[in-house]
Amino acid sequence: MEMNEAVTALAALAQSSRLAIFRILVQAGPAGLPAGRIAELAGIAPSSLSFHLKELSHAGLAGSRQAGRFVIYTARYEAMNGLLDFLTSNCCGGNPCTPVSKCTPKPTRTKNAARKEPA
Amino acid sequence: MEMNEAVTALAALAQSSRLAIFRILVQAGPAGLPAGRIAELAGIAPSSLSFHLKELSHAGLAGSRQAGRFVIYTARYEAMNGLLDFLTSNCCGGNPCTPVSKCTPKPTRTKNAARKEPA
DNA sequence: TTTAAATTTCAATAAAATTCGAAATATGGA
DNA sequence: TCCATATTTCGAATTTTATTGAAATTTAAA
Repeated sequence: MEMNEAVTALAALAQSSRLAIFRILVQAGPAGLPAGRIAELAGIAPSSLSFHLKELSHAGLAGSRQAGRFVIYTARYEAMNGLLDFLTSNCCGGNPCTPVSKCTPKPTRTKNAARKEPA
Repeated sequence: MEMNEAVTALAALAQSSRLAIFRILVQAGPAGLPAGRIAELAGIAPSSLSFHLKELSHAGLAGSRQAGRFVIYTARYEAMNGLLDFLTSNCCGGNPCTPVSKCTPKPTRTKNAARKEPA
């Protein structure tokens, strides 16, 4: 990851609504959540949510897939790991710092897993 | 670390001048660098640097100490580690994700180590 | 005490981001 | 087809942020 990517990713997370959204997605795991549910959990208007999700997606931190009428959003763990690596890379001018390890969820089978989301 | 602290820290890093400054400090290690040198390396005006360093300090990501006429700034690794932990905490809804390990520099003896900084 | 160097504060300006209602767009079901 | 639901786009008001020159402040050396 390079500087500009990192700034974009950090800027995407540096806002309370968006950080809340991202944390919700991270905790939701690979299965993700439909937009409406996220808006509900985060307590923001749908149009605001859409704005923020676009920001997160553009930064590579969130992905989406269509499932019926719903759009399911998920955290992109690789991007998060890339950011963590960037922040700690070449730490301390070459001193022996423990490298950051990755967050690698087991991909719980998501095939057709969201045909009909709960209310 | 809680939500608001994390937002503050992320916001401090989510700006190219400041991220550059922070990376410079991280790579400089516990010995740190005088403000003037940082401005030089980052290529920004002293008054801009001061503004950004204040932002980083306020977020807990940088510390400073006086050394003669110089003010030496250092990265605060604990704060960075706290942020990394926050971002990955409770990842994947309790799935077995590897926890993030810390960046812990060996404190190279800094006693009186910066009485006179180089030009 | 004067002088010089390093850093910070101040003021003003310019640029960008956040919010949400209303309207537009998609998607599936009756 | 027609309707209801889910999400996105657009527009406008408000707030926040970044930038730098000039002036003020701090510290040490002459």
